[in-house]
Amino acid sequence: MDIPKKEDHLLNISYDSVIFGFSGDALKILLLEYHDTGFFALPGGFVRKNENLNDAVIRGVKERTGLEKLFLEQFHTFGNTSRSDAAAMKTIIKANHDSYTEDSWLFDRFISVGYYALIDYAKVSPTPDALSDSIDWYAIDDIPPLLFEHNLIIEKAIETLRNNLNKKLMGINLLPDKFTMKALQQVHEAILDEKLGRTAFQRKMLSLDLLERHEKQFSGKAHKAPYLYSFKSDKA
Amino acid sequence: MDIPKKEDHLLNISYDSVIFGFSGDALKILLLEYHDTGFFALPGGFVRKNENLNDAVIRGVKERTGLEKLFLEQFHTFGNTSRSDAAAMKTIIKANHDSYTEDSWLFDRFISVGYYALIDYAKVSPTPDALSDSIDWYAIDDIPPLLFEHNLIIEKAIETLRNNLNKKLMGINLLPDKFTMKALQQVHEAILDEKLGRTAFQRKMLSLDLLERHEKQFSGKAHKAPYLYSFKSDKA
DNA sequence: CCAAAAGTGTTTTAGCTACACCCATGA
DNA sequence: TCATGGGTGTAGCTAAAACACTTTTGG
Repeated sequence: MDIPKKEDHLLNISYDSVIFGFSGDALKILLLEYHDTGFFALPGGFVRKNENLNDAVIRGVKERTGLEKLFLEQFHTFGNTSRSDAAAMKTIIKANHDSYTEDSWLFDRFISVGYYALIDYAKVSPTPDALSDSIDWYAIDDIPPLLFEHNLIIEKAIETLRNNLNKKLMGINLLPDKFTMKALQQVHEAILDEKLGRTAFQRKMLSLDLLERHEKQFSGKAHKAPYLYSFKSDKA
Repeated sequence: MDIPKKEDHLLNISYDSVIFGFSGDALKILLLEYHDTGFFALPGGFVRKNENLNDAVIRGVKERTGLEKLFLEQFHTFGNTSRSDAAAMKTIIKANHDSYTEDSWLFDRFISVGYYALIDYAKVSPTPDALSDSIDWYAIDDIPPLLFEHNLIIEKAIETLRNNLNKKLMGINLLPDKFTMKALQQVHEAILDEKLGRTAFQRKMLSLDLLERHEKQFSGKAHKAPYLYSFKSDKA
């Protein structure tokens, strides 16, 4: 990958994406580490001149995860001058490119639109881009210090996710198409960071009339097999 | 006012402000009409290079209303290519400036951050800027067609306002410091566009423990005088 | 004393919690 | 038949809505 070209993009505006996955016991997000800098950051990017903002984010998430269809929602736009850090940006570009110049548009101030995505952890193979050594999952209570106030952006993303959790049963986007009630409860508990009553949770979910019940899932264990559920497609 | 200068501002990014007031019977917003064009639009503006996004909006709202302190909240960022309209922008600039040129940065595409403000209608004297003939209040169910998808922005602002109404008793920002329970109820009814039960409303508001009761307000009418209330300052 | 509006008490209802119980499963 | 986890029934609690009643005000 080359450095994104100034003439192809909108200036002074970027996006950052908080990509959530659920790995069976914890809520995690994707972070990337830049080559030879020790810098961690959220995956982000820029908007092309003839591209919708939403499409730019979808494009960026697809490049990193391979996923075409995903749950994606904008949650806040970060516009403080303090969030820019030209020195860090210079270090990153310098570490990657011989063609380093002192006055790249990338060193300018950026206003950044925050998005969060909910994806099925199992479906993803994280792919680093040319600027980054690695892209990996980090549990949300174990996030390293990040560039550009990205820790703050993650805070706000989690807060928004918590507030919106009940609308439209968003948690199902973190699970496979069919899932047990217990798995759904674990997702809710990971997001809300609190234990929920088993029976109350089951009843509340069923009362929403958004879940369809399928065959049982036999685990081979010595207890009743749970039903599998899926999201009712006609309620989308 | 001159045309804002390119070298002072961030490019490709603007804000639009939906300024709400309550005039005793209806929820209204401020719209401006550009000179000699018949174009109506939301008051908006641009961000200076060393200015926080929030501060840019505060500055713009102050210029139009004279208000220094106000309730202001970002609600969504609009980034579709379809929302730009260079032709309209050219018409506006052409109608106002001899120094018209074909390639102003203002004709470029903009991503716009939407903010809404809640203000005390009585405290405001709307002031048109140099580009606009007038700035006036319009009831929210009587909004003319606007430029740049601004009708959509207003829809989204009202939707956000409805969803957030219960948090922090936001409605009080539309009223004077002291107000009757009936006035507060009218504000809520105007925002939600539905009638609320009088006694249920009173009890719910008082149960929040956010209102302080003051002296009665005698209207001269032949009925019990209502108490005046104010927002408890220690709960801010 | 009357009418109108404000404030409060009371009854009813709906939703939620907690607990208990039963069911299914494989050892 | 036992232990384990899943599903549901039921009693009790709490918050909210509906209605009625009382209070205050000026004619």
